[in-house]
Amino acid sequence: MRSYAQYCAVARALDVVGDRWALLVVRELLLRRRCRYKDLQDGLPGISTNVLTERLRDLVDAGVVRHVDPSPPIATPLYELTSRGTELAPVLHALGTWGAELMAAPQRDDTFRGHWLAFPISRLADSAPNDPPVTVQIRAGGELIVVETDHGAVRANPGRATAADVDLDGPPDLVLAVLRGELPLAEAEACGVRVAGDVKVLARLVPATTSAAASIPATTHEGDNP
Amino acid sequence: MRSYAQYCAVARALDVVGDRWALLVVRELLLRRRCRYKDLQDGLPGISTNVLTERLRDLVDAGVVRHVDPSPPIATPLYELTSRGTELAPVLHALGTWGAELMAAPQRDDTFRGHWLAFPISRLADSAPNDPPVTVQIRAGGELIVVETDHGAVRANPGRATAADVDLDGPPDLVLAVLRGELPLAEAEACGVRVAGDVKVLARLVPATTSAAASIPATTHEGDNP
DNA sequence: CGGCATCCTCTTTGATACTG
DNA sequence: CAGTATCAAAGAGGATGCCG
Repeated sequence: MRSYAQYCAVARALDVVGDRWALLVVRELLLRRRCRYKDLQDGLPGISTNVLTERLRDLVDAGVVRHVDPSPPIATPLYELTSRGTELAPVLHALGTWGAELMAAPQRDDTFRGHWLAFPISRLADSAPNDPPVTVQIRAGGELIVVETDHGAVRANPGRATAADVDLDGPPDLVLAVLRGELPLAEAEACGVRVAGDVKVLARLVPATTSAAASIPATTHEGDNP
Repeated sequence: MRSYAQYCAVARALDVVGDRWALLVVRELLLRRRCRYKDLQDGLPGISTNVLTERLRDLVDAGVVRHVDPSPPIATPLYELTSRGTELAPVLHALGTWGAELMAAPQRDDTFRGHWLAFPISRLADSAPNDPPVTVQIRAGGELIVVETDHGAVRANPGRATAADVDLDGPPDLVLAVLRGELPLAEAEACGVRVAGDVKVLARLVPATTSAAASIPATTHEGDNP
């Protein structure tokens, strides 16, 4: 991408990750950790091979992604984030939080992968941080996600829970609505969500207070917008 | 921009603000609040009129920006963020924090505007939140910025301070380096930074601990990357 | 399978001229 | 000053083919 050529931190960041698909490549590597080229293609439906190749090259050049060459025992090369790359997590989180509002319903011909739920889910919070932790096993889009509370925050990761309090299985938008407390369980079950286990713990997950922020638009001073 | 057509919060967000220039338009409106078309052009050197027009239209359609039409007394139409738009502040902050690492030195033919410093600066923290607040007046790029501590955090806004503890005036990269504590004052002054006032308070501004985050790459579970 | 190259088409940009 | 119109150049998307 053409550089913005601005001495500005935001513009500099966008010079690196502002290209189409770039942040979604980072999303995949953040969620799935270490991926083969093919895994990335699967997690980025719609990307074409030449674009994926070019993005990977650019991100490697920028120090965001590392190409792990297949040393003898291993057959296929892998991609993973560098530490600089994992530092993009707050960016993805902020975007996911903002975008969660737009997840009301899947559009026709939207693609879906289960692990994508991790971003909108991790914006929830445990209402009672001092209670014993909650573990929810989700099955959606043919993938498994574990949702766990962690001192008030909620983490979501692809994987299988060893001992989940409750299992949810169903269409992603409904599962999401249940977790957000926007859809009563009875209704969800009527719509095709399978629920098993201790459903009471779900009530402890609540939408995080959008501490929103805007620390920038603060007090005004003389001279604002002169 | 073509939609990613993914049922994913991050992709949905990027469908709205992933276009080239879009987040920089938001940056301007976040920092300057209410802008005329011309103000935006000035704050976005390199953007062309048709692209600016199209971005504004798209952002208005998406509910991020509001077009304030000139009611009789006022002559020129203005643009401002909606509340949904100001909710993008955490995204810009995260990007600014990440991009701050790339601000070592301005490249030749980088453009610069003083108010852009607000993002890398607000990533600092006051080392002693309980001390009386620090106010720094900065002059860079022909603009004035006020830096103030606020219960440990640091805010930076365009404008003139009524009573600053210390004044800094000089090239942006040097001013930034001084604030970050990376450049001793004596050296900075030798390089053309003018400093006036109570320089001791500068020592209380320190780089915020990159709580970094990555709440996503958490514990691994069976089934990770099967 | 991993990965790059090529050809083609369509969309998005950038630059600039132009109008109310 | 705000914004549209026009056009050339770049980039994205899709298909396909190649090579280790």
